[in-house]
Amino acid sequence: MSNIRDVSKVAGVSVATVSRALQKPELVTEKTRAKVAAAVRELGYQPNMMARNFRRKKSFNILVLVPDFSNPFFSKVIRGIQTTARSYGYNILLGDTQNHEDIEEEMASLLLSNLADGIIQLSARFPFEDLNASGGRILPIVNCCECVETDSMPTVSLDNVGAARAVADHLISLDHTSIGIISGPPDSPLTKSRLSGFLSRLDESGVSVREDCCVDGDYSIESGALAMKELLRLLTRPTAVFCFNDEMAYGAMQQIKAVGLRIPDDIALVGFDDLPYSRIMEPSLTTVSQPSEGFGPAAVEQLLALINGYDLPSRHIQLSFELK
Amino acid sequence: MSNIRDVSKVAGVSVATVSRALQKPELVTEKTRAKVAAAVRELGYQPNMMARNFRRKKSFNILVLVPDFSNPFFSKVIRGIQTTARSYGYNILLGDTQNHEDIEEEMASLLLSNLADGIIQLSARFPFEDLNASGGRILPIVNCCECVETDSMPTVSLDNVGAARAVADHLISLDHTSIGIISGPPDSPLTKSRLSGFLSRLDESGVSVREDCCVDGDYSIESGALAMKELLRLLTRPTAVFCFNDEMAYGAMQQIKAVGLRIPDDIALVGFDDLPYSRIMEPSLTTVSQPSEGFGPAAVEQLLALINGYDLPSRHIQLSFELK
DNA sequence: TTTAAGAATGTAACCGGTTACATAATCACT
DNA sequence: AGTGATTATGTAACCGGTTACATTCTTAAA
Repeated sequence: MSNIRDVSKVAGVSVATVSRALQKPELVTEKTRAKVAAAVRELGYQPNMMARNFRRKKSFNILVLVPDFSNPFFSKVIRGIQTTARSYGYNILLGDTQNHEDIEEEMASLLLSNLADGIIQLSARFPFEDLNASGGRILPIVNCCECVETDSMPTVSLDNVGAARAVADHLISLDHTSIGIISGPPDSPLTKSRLSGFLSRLDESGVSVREDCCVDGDYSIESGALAMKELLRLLTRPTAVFCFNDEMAYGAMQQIKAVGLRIPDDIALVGFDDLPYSRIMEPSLTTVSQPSEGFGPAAVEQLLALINGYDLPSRHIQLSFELK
Repeated sequence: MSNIRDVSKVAGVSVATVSRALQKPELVTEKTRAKVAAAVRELGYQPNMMARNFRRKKSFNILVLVPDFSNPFFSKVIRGIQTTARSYGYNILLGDTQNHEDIEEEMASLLLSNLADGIIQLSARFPFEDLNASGGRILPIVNCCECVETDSMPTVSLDNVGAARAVADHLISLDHTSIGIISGPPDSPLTKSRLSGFLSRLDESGVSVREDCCVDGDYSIESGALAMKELLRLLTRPTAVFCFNDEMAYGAMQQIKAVGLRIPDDIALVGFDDLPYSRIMEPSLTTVSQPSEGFGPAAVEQLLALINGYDLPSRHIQLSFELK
């Protein structure tokens, strides 16, 4: 592999000139540029980006931490991140944490070892609480999709409270009064905001949700199935169930059909995310559609502002939903 | 941020000793190791991996090129890649090419600019045909999942021919004689091998497939729906349809139901991939299950062999399927 | 006690770029 | 032609580690 010095020899100029001819062509004569270009072509020279990034003290990598990226919703978001990042010359380092805290922390430390310039965190945990390597300085981390309530880092999230209220609205308009919930892990902020939005709206209409009609899931298909099994065992079972994501709704659907009940006649089902598969299911699942392409670009913008130290109008972006 | 020289000063030893204490502790006295450890702790020193990788001339990154990673099958494979790669100290650079050749090429050039040590290519194109930057040397690229027929790079693939034969077997055993195919892009190797396996087995049983019963898709849900629409328009429509992946089968399913036909009574449907959603659909989709967790580890092993220049028993891994 | 081998540490070059600063070349204008 | 300003190029330090080689310190055998 040839390096910049080889090129400088062939072109008959100094290394600095080669560097400039390639990086800031306007600083160099047309003639020189041509000589350098010729030498580059002759040698098949490719600049060593590792060397450049090292010298510039920037990796041009963004680390994306995903709790589970086989969930199509996250894949969509990541695609948005990647596209936007690329347009700014950044690459994506993938960090599928599989919901494992120690993997998350280990990966997050790539930031501290200079392998990434920033982190986009797709789940609501600040990865440096223990590490507290922050040492006062603000680490370039952006929280996206599932966000913590904090001002210590920028967030990009859906109006979860509003969305859950809309779901409640919908069920109320259909005259449901016995309503079940298949929620996420109770300590997750996502769960909390969806829960509070949903319950508050129901409350306003004088509908209450029985304790035993609330089951926790973990956003997986299996957990949805399990939760629904429990709900089906109840003496007076709900006539409508709000699942906090589509995958759990799929699991629920499966169980409802398995016992011979009909959707939505016997039990109405509402999901969240609007995965493409939800349009295929029989019947088509009612679900909250998130603008999954919107998260990535917003998160990248926030992160770059943090990395490059400039300000944006707002550090907390809230995207809007649509009930489908 | 402190660097190794700061540490060496605080610890009262040379930089070389610090480096050794951290990298090869066995080369250093217990006492020195302790002094260095103390200094590291005091300063909160984190080695600069960019500097290290630069010096070592290795990025410890693997670039994964995916045609469309919102397809859950690929996500699973990538998860396997990531897990295995991590266990060898490698990180994953994500390259969602969105089936775009120029994005693919642009991303692949990260290899030449030293930002990645190797590529795992999840679609069947050799990204350096034009670039031919290879210049004789073997580039560390492994083809995975959808593979080209070549000996110029290692491959990890499913026995697609066998799987397609098994599907044919299955349909024959159900006495189908009018069979349709929703295939992939005709020039793709994946399509070719599935097609040839399927047709050859049918042929052996004296069943032929009418020209107009073969429709090309592009592995998306929409294309499956479109293709099925075409098949449904036929005067004598097939009684069974083999879709080359599950997503297209979903699209097909939707159309079949839309015209009021029943699966499998009126039309039997077979898919490929065994996505989790296929178990939820009504009726559950018959499909070829791929060991999606198997691809990643095998591909990484192959790639590391290439990168580190050692030999493996075989450079062409074939995984086996299961009809579900 | 001497001495040679082996272990621990130090010195400094090096990886391949970038860029501050110095110098040389060009240009515009008297 | 002479001068100053501007532009183009060159020189060399630098980024933060690693590691070959040199040097010093131990240890054990003669």
